[in-house]
Amino acid sequence: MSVLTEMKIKERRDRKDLIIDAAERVFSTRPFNRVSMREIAGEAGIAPSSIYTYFPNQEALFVEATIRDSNLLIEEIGGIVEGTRSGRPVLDRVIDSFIEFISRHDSYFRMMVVFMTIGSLSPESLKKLNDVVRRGFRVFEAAFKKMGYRGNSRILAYHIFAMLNGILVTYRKLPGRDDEKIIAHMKRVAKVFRDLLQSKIRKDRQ
Amino acid sequence: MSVLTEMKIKERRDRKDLIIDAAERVFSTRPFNRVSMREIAGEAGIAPSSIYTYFPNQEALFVEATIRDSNLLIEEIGGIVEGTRSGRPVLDRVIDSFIEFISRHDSYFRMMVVFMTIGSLSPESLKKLNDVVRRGFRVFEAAFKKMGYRGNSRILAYHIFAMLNGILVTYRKLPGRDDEKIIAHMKRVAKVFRDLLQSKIRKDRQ
DNA sequence: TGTACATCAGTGAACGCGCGTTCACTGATGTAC
DNA sequence: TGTACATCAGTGAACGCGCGTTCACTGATGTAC
Repeated sequence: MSVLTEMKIKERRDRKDLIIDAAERVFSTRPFNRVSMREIAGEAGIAPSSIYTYFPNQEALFVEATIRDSNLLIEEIGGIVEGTRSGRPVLDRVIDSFIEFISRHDSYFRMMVVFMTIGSLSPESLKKLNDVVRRGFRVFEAAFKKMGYRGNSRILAYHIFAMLNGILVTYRKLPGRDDEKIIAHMKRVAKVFRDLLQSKIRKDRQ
Repeated sequence: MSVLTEMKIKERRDRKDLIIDAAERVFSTRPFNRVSMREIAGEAGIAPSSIYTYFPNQEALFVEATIRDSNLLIEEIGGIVEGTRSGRPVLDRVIDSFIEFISRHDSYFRMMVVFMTIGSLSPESLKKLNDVVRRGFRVFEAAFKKMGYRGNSRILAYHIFAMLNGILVTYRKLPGRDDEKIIAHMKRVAKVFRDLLQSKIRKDRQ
C-alpha cells in the first residue's frame, strides 16, 4: 500500500514536470504575457483542462516552474561550494556557474524578473518564492564562509547577487552577438567585479 | 500661420503628456499586464477611443512614456555632468541622482525592465528605445571623460550601468523598509562598488 | 475466474469576461464670401 | 455682420477575439466478493 502511494506520488510529480517542461518551452518562444494555458497544454499534448488536475491555477504553475529551476540552480551551486576544500577560492566557479545557468534557462530568468519586479502574487506564492530566494542566499553565504571571509557574509552575498543580476540584465541581449560570446563577456565583466570584491575581502580580513 | 501651427503642435504635445501622466498613474497601481486602455482613459478623463487620436496603439503609448521619462533622466544627469568642473569627482552625484530618479519613477523602471527582458516590440519601438539607451550611455561616458579617465569610457559606463541595474533590481523591494531607507541603502551599496571602480580607475590612470 | 461497483485522470464544450481597436457620428471651432 | 461649409478632436457603441477556468461526462484501472 505504501509502495503504491509512493508510486502515485512519483507519477504525479512526473506529470507535473512534463507540464512545467512544456510551459518553459512555450515561455521561451513568446513574451511571458502571451503564454496561455491552451498553448502549454498543446505543447504538453494534453487538454487545457487537464492542467488543472495538477495545478490550481496559472500562477501556481508559473511559480512551481520557477521554484523547480531555482532548486536546480541552488543544487548546482551548493554542490560546487561543498565540493571545494576549505580556504580554496570558490567564488569564480560559483559566478561562472550562475551566469551559465541563467543564460541557459532564459525562461527561468524572465519569470524571476517578472515576479521580482512586476508581479502581484498571492501570499502563498510570495512565501514560496521568498523561501527559495532565502535558500539561495544561504548558499552564497556558505561560499564566502568557506573562503575564510570573516566579515558579514550576508551583505557580501547580496552584493554578489546584485552584481550578477545587473550583469545579466544589462548584457543578456547584446545585439549581434551569439550566446556563447555573450556568456563569455558576462563572465569577464563579472571577473572585474570579483577582483574588486576580492581585494575588499582581503582588506577586511586584515 | 506658423504661430498657429506651433500652438497646435504644443497643444498636441500637452494632450499626449496628459495621457502619459494618466498611464503612469495607473501603471503604478497595477502590474503592467493588467493596465488597460480603458483604465488609462478613465484616469485621464477621456474616452478610450480618444487615446487613438494621439497614439496609434498601446505599445506606442507605453514606449513614448518610457522615452519621455528617459529624456528626463538623461537631462538630469547630463545637467550634473555639465555643471561639474573638469577633473572634479562627478560619479557620486550621478549615481545618487540615478538611484533617486529610478526609485521615484517606479512605473518607468518597470516599463524599462519589461522592454529590456520580456517584451517583443515592433522594430520602430525597438529603434526608438535603443536610441534613447545609447544617448544615456553617452552621458555616463561624458562623466568619466570629465573625471579624467583615459581608459575605455564606454566599457566603464556599461559596468556602472550594470551595477546600478543590479542594485535597483535586487534592493528595490526589501520587505519591511520604507522608500527612504531603501534609497539610502542602495546609495550605500552603490558607493562600495564606486570605491572599487574608482580605485580601478586610479590604477588604470597610472 | 467473473461480475458489479468505485475511483479518478483526462476530456471537450462552454461560460463569462475584459481586452485592444474601429467607426460612424457629433458638435465646437475656424474659414470664405 | 451673417450664413454656409470644412475641419477635426472627441465620443460611445460595437466588434471580434482569446483568455482562465469550470463542469458534466468518459473510460480505463483497481477493488470486493
